[in-house]
Amino acid sequence: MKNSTKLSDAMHILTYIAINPNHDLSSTQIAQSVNSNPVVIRRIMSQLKKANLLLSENGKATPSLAHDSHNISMLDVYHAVENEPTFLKIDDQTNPNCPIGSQIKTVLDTDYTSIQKRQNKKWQRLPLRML
Amino acid sequence: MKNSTKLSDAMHILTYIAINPNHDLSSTQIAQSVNSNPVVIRRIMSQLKKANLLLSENGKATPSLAHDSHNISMLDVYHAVENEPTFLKIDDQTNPNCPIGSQIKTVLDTDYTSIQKRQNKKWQRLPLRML
DNA sequence: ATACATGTAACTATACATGTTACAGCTAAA
DNA sequence: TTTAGCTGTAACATGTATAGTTACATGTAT
Repeated sequence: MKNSTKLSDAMHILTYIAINPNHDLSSTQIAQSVNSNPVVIRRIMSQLKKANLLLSENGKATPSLAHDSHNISMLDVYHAVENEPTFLKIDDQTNPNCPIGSQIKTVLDTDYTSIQKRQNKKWQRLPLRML
Repeated sequence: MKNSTKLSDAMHILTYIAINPNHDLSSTQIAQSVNSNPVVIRRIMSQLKKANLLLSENGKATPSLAHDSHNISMLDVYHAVENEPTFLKIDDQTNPNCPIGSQIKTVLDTDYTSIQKRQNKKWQRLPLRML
């Protein structure tokens, strides 16, 4: 898989909406700021909507944050736009007949979870201090 | 975000070598444990060697850890096998003529770096407690 | 009605991980 | 020194996810 800019772009979109509540908030306009495509923007916005981070209505270019910006963390946004539950993917195709192949998954899963759990506390809020 | 099992497999390889110093350590043998291909194993081992985490010699199936296992962290391994300096990739194609498009990179980079810096302290050592 | 918006399906291009074949070159043992 | 088996690496195939794009059904508002 590729390195995705979805999180980066999603943060961009939310920040744009938070900062410009009275400007043109059409996907076309936001796409110009992100330097991307309106459909790409709407696709990301759709994911943010499903995660209850964003409110929007069909036909109306008036999206808004579903919560106060201080109550939206980057981790929330990450989970909204990335499918993987963690950053780190375990190879689950290892050989079950090998002592190491059979145990490495469990061991690494413990490590990954541990890392992830501590990590989750550290995520920043929306970068609205650029205001 | 990347969807690679390289880190997982690299940890597997290093653990295999650390645990089985007297067994058959050919790439073919390790590949059976990982349930992969000898070339894939050698490819990862080549990266570990370049990062000075692994010692190996052409023609000899006797790889060994370059350091005591307690001095090899999963973060070391991550950096050895993944090119990206961080987990999180910033969209650097945003519109420089838009106030937000031009600033979002700097702001997110600050956040990402902050997250990453705290994160780096938390990585586990090689999972040799499976012994 | 008309213009413009969202929501979403479908297709394409691209990038990267992984699998595989092939082979040059090294090692060790007969 | 011949031989078997190994490493190191290039080259190519394949699978999959991102991102860009076109198209269109549907909603909004004047």
